[in-house]
Amino acid sequence: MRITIKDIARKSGVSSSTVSRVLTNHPSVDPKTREEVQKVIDRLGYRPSHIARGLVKGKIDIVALIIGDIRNPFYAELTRTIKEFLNKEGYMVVVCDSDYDPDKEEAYIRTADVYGFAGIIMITAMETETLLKQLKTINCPVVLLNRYLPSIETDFISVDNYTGGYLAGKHLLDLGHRNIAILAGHKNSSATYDRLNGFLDVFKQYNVNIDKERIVYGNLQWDSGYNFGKLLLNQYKDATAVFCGNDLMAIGLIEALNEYGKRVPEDFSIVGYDNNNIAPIVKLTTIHQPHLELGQAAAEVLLERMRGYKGAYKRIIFNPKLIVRKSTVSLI
Amino acid sequence: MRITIKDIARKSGVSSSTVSRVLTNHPSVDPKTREEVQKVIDRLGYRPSHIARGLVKGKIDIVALIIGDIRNPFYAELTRTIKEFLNKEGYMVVVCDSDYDPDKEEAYIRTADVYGFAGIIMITAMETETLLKQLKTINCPVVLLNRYLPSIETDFISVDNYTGGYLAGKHLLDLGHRNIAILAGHKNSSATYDRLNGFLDVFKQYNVNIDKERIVYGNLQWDSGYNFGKLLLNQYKDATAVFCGNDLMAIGLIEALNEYGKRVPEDFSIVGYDNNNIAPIVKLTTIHQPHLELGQAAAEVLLERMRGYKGAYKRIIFNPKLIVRKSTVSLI
DNA sequence: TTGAAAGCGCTAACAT
DNA sequence: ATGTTAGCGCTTTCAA
Repeated sequence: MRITIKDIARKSGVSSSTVSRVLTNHPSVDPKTREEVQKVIDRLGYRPSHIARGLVKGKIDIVALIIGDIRNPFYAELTRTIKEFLNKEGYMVVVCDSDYDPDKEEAYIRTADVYGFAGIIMITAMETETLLKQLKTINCPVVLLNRYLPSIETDFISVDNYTGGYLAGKHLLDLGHRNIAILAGHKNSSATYDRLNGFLDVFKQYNVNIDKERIVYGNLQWDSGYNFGKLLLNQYKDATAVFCGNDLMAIGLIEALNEYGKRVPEDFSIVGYDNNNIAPIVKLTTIHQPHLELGQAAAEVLLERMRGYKGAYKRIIFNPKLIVRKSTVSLI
Repeated sequence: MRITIKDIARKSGVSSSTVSRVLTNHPSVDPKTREEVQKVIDRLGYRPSHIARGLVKGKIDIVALIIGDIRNPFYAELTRTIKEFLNKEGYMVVVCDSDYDPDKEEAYIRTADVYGFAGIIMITAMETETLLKQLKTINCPVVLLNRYLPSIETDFISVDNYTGGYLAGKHLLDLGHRNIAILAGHKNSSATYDRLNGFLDVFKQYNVNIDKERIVYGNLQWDSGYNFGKLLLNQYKDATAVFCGNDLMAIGLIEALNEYGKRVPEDFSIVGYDNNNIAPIVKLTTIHQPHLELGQAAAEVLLERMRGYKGAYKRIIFNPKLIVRKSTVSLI
């Protein structure tokens, strides 16, 4: 049924190798022959099989994008940017939700390999050694997003998490807040760690102490923030501000506080992280991560690698930015 | 480098066909042989190449999911559900954003075909004839989501759009609203058409006239709603309520109204459509589309087809539900 | 510049 | 129950 290279060869009176050459833009084809063959291709609407081509090359033009959860608007934006770029370059992208679970992530990497995907972009949930070991067994380039791995042996694109935390902390301090609670991201994540350090460091600079008890780790989902609301009101009711590991949790927290009759920012100032597209709607003060640039850079670097670039591994770091909206207020 | 079926065959002293048989769970393999071979497979960590298998079968275990825009939370939820189901069944999914553009959509369908994907799930943006023609040329099953095509020749899963519009209209009428404006979805979309008809029909039943001029078509994006705000305040300022084609536009509209110093619901009642996950956050009254059931059903039906089911085409319709929140208020 | 032939890794008749 | 063989649709040496 399917039109194959042989059909084109027969109809245009050349061998299939010649057809293959015009298909792949090989230089040594007589212009006339090329034209003839192309005409037949167009007339029959022939399109080469990616699978057959893939078998020869050992790779298929598909990229796996491994993220936490597509329902998180930040990832949706990122996905969109990456997809748009790679589609244009002739790659399809398979989106994989790890749910921040190293096991799922590992499974997806393995899958990408057995499917013969051409590349992987991932925001890893994994700890160092396991991932590094696995990366060595993979037959395609991998670009890491926003999670740092010491002794990294792959390209790495990120937003400066330390500075992000620092900006958030400084903002709250400048507004006069001294009693703070923190709903951080996943423990053991370098992003969480770096943001926390940046945040804590400004507090040290201002000689303000933060009780370690007031640092709680969430799962980056809405309900994590929502549930933190109860804790906040029971245990840390003297707090005047909360720094959240992402916007989704911040929004969940605000919702819970509202339900308990508390107001933001009058009763609590809240700072989020990501600047996802809900943040402007709910007027959330947050740290903007340039998702557009992030995605673009990741896609570009991966593309380069897939095209055979063998140079040293890159490390590209973007700057975060504080976006002040109406969820924070001055105490002074 | 790669471990192939031949390596397994050699190491376990059988032919590669036998190995292939244990791989595919073919019944006629001696239990002992099977065990031996499996042991070697496990020991070497061998995983068959999907591409090679694909070349033989003419299909690869990947599904294309064609949606409007992954940044729309409704699609993100849907995508998530479908992906989760199909991943479990051994399929990967490629997400394609059509941007509601028939040309892009057509390109993606074509791409799915040349990549040898096993199936397609789509929320089509296309008009009837073009799509129907293209569907005939495609070598894999297609499931249509939420857009009706007359003389449909494929499986079709939807939420009853007419009833959705009806519920929205009835709600506003019951609250006493008589001066309404409508920011509908894309023109020429059956979803838009059906919702509009349901909405207009209740108004007829109540003997309330709606000026056709007050029906505007948007693009389902946030800014479409935002821009409609200006129009509303300039041209239709006597309106007391607006029915929007989706939540994203409703949220954009509310934002614009707030910026112009108007309040929702005090100055305008707004009804959205989808019940996406921002809707509860902004307290939007809306029509719930059961995305979970929708995605689940689509994935199930497609799976059945991919597994060879040849029965008559199915048509599954779910019921929408009115969710009343704080963006609508009684005039009485 | 072109064609013949081998081979990518697997499955599926067909034989035994 | 197992092995032999052909072939899926393409690319790529190697020769001519």
